[in-house]
Amino acid sequence: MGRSPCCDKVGLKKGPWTPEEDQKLLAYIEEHGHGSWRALPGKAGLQRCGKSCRLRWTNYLRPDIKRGKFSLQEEQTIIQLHALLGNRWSAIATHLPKRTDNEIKNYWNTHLKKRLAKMGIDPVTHKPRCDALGSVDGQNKSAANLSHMAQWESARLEAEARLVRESKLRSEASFHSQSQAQQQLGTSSASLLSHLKQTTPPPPPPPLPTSQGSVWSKSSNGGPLDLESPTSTLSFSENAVHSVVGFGDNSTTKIDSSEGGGGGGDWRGYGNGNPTLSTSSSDEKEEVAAFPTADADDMVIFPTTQGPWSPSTTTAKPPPASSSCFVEGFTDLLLQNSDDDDKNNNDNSEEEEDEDEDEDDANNYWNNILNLVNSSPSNSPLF
DNA sequence: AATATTAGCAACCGCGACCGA
DNA sequence: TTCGGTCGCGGTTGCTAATAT
Repeated sequence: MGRSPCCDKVGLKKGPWTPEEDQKLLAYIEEHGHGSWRALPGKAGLQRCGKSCRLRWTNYLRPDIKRGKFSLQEEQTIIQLHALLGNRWSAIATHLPKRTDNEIKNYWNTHLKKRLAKMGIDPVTHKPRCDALGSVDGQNKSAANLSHMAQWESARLEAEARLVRESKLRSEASFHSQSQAQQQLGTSSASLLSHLKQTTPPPPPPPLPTSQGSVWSKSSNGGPLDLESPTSTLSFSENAVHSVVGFGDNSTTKIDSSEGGGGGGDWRGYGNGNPTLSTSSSDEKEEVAAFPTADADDMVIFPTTQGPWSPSTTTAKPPPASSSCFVEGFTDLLLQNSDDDDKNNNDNSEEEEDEDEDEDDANNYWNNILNLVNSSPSNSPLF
């Protein structure tokens, strides 16, 4: 089928939005919702195409957008998720509440990518460039590791999205009244979360102990709602029931066995995307690695496209602890090198103090990388 | 002070996926 | 099943501000 033009471009304005246009769009959406983007410009009295309106709203006017400097935690999350997901900005944005995919994309292209390149790390593969260190066995391992984890994550995200959609369809009617009430409390995502708990029988918990409840617990001010990204097709909070998260600073990855694994041994191999989320501090005992040990035979490499995710569709076990440790340490090391950029930012003195301390560590970056890689077990299914 | 270069970011473009008729 | 409409995503462009020369 041919692609239809997004709009009749004759007479439509392009380029930067004026405050008046912003006001019109804002007022209209606040009163009516956006509805059909295609029809919106006419109704709102804007000489713009619907696409432009949607973009303006999504990336700029939306009231739940957080603007300004990215925190270290956010940077860390972006790097981690990019290592796993690649340029899937919308998926990354899902885990960075109040940040748009466009903003994340821009930040990556203007800051993080350069930083990695400066460090001799390929921003695409997140592995050291060959010309930087030469060929090292561990590098091959890390490349394979990241590649496999990306496959895991890609498949899992798709499955989660599918699961959420199906759950929504199954019980939308019965859910409606409850959802409305809870949305009034500003916890629409929480309602969906509880809804999923009600309608989706929890599969057996992952075969891991846990020392703490879900890491994706409510933030102090917003709860799961904060995790939503309206621009994303995958509402993260909807999946938080069975999340395993956290390899941010001072956090370790865990599985929330109390909530069960909605995705069938579901796990999350990526970071704590929200600085406001509760994280497990490094001094906590009994912290559990995200990925239980698995033999190579148990590892299933997912195709990029696949059918519905269910416990029966895969016998895969999550990657071993060493893998998460690798990524965790890898990203932490990356962030140690964020000093260069952050030195120019004086609005966060506390962070800068820590960064100064980390500066020396950055000098040992490559040694640490190699140590991490070499410490990974050779029988890891990811290697 | 003037000019050139670079960085940052908002917005556009094209494609593919989804959905309903 | 096909087709057209719509939407969202990711890549890219182009403008503006900041910095360097």
